[in-house]
Amino acid sequence: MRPQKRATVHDIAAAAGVSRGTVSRVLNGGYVSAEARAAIEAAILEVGYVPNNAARTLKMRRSQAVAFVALEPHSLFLDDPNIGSIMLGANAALSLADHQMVSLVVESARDTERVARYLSGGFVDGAIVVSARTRDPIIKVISGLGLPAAFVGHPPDLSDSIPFVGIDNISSASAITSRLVEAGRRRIGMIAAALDRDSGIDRLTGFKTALGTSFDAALVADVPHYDYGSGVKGMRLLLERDPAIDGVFAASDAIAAGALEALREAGRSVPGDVGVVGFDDSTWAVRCQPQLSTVHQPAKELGTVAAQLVLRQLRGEQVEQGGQLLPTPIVWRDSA
Amino acid sequence: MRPQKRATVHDIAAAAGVSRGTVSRVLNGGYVSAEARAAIEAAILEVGYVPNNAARTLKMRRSQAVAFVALEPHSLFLDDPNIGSIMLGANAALSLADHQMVSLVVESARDTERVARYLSGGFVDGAIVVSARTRDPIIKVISGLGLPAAFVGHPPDLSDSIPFVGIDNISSASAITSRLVEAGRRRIGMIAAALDRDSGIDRLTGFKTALGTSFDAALVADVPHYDYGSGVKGMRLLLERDPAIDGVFAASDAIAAGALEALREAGRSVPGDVGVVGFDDSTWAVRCQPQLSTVHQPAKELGTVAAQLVLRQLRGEQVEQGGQLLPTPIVWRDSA
DNA sequence: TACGGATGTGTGAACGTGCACACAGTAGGA
DNA sequence: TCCTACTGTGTGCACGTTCACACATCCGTA
Repeated sequence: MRPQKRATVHDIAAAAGVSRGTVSRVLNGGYVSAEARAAIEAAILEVGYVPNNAARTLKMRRSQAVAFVALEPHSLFLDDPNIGSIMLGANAALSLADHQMVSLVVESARDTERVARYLSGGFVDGAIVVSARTRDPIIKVISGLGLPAAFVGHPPDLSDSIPFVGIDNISSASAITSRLVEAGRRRIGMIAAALDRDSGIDRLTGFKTALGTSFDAALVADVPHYDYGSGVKGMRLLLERDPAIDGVFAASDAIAAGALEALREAGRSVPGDVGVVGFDDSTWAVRCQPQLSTVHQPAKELGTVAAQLVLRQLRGEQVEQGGQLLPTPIVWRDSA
Repeated sequence: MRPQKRATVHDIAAAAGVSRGTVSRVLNGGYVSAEARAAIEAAILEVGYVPNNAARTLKMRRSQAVAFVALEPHSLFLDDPNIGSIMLGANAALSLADHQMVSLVVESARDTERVARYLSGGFVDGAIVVSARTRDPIIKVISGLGLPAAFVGHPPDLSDSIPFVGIDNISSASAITSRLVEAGRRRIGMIAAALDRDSGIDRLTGFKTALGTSFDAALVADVPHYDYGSGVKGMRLLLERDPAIDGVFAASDAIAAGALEALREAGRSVPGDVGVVGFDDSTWAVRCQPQLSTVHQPAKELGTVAAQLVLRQLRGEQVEQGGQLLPTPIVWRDSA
């Protein structure tokens, strides 16, 4: 369907009896007489004129839009409420700066290519990238393009020139594992997930660090995703490997919730027989029975800061190299 | 930051020793000799040329992009996993047709205005609108613009000319309420939510319909959102109003989960003392204890169908008036 | 030989915008 | 009176692309 003919500055100019230039000045600022302005504004209102973004973008080389790229979000959208908070945080910050956030979802190879084209093609001035995986092709596209960008979390092979905001997964994981130790747990296992993402690797590293020499690789269950189902499977595996297990660090709250289910199945009490801790402090944490002790992840702030990193680059400010890590307080509830 | 100078068709043409027209033909099809094609493709690869979308859109009056507008998604993103599934379904369908889905989030009045400008400005060829409320200004913008669109769910004041896809909330709600009656429940209440959305109103209507003369307005708790916290509060209210209540229809699974919590608090067993049913068949349903009996909502398909409705309009096909309703099987589990 | 079709290439115009520039009028000060 | 500064307006050009058109070549056939 060809869109019907829409009004342009020419039409407005003709209707108001002035030239294109004057209309442009009303829209973008400049010297305009009161009568001319009134006539033009009336004409704009009458025909419902809206400037053509494509033309404006072409001329200005600025679209006032920033992409929010969610990579492989399948499990994220369905199980991890964090991405929603990150998105809303980013949107709020961009909105304040009068930029439009446009979210792009990358689920398939087909998506990757199309989104790369979209990012390259000048429809957006910058990009916020969430949950990139190691060697993700999108990373190459962005750095090759020199598109102002910010990552939420950092894949290990991220170029130094792209700023990121994240949390210190290693020390957060280490801290909550230590709390388990201090609480008197002796046989502590971990349900590790998403080991192809920085967050997954780092949480495992933190776990190892905290346990030191008492770390036992047999007590790590490696599951693909941060979701409930993975938690159930991971916990069953751990119980099988060592029935005497009395503490579990789950790589996410959703996993912890799944672990609780598997423990209930096996007739273990929480926190009596087994102490369970999670990660994220998502809505899962408070809806579990018992409520989860977990690491609070400042999801909304992550989005806000990432947006600001992009906005500052757009303003031409120099952004410091490397990343920014936000604090992650431990929230101690009932599950351990 | 001014983006650095990017390669254009002119540069490619010069590098390959041909004219702009020939480059365009390589990109868009047409008669090109093998040598010319090879030279141009080599040049494109070498400088990493990517066509400028803004220019293409301006000339073609087509952006190959479709907006996915999520209205007031705060609670949706955080508590209701449906929106994620709808999004992924829509993205898959659009991706197949080589269209880019761009999600726009509307949370504030500021957002409304900016998104309206974005939709009007030619950056997208069409729009999918999710969870519009009555008299939402976005509706007026879209119908005023004649932008090809499809709604997921239909606000009562939606113009007839805009197609929608949804579920029959009335008969679904009625059906599951009837199941409660058939199961022998006598004092049945409802936790009704979001009565400013079509879905909220219709679910309440269905509930009333099923109960007929035995409907008691005192047994309806009216809460603002489809979320867990509202469920807890709503259930407490119902227990207070009638301690003898033995059945509850919750307007969403999240609400039902909250209701279970409030019932546990009050020392009632489910389904022994009180039967609880939800709506959505979201991830909440299976993670509750006991698992929820609920109405399955085909979220992914809603997204797919909405995308197809937009795509068909873009192809110039006539789309039938009115809406399309997808089936909603009842999933009977343990909570009632 | 002359013609028509298929193949291949270059050129000009247009999409709708913003900005630089030119120009006109007015007012104030030297 | 002339110069300058300020206000207000119109015109031409460029952004990078696609498309219609003109033109050129080659081949088979009437």
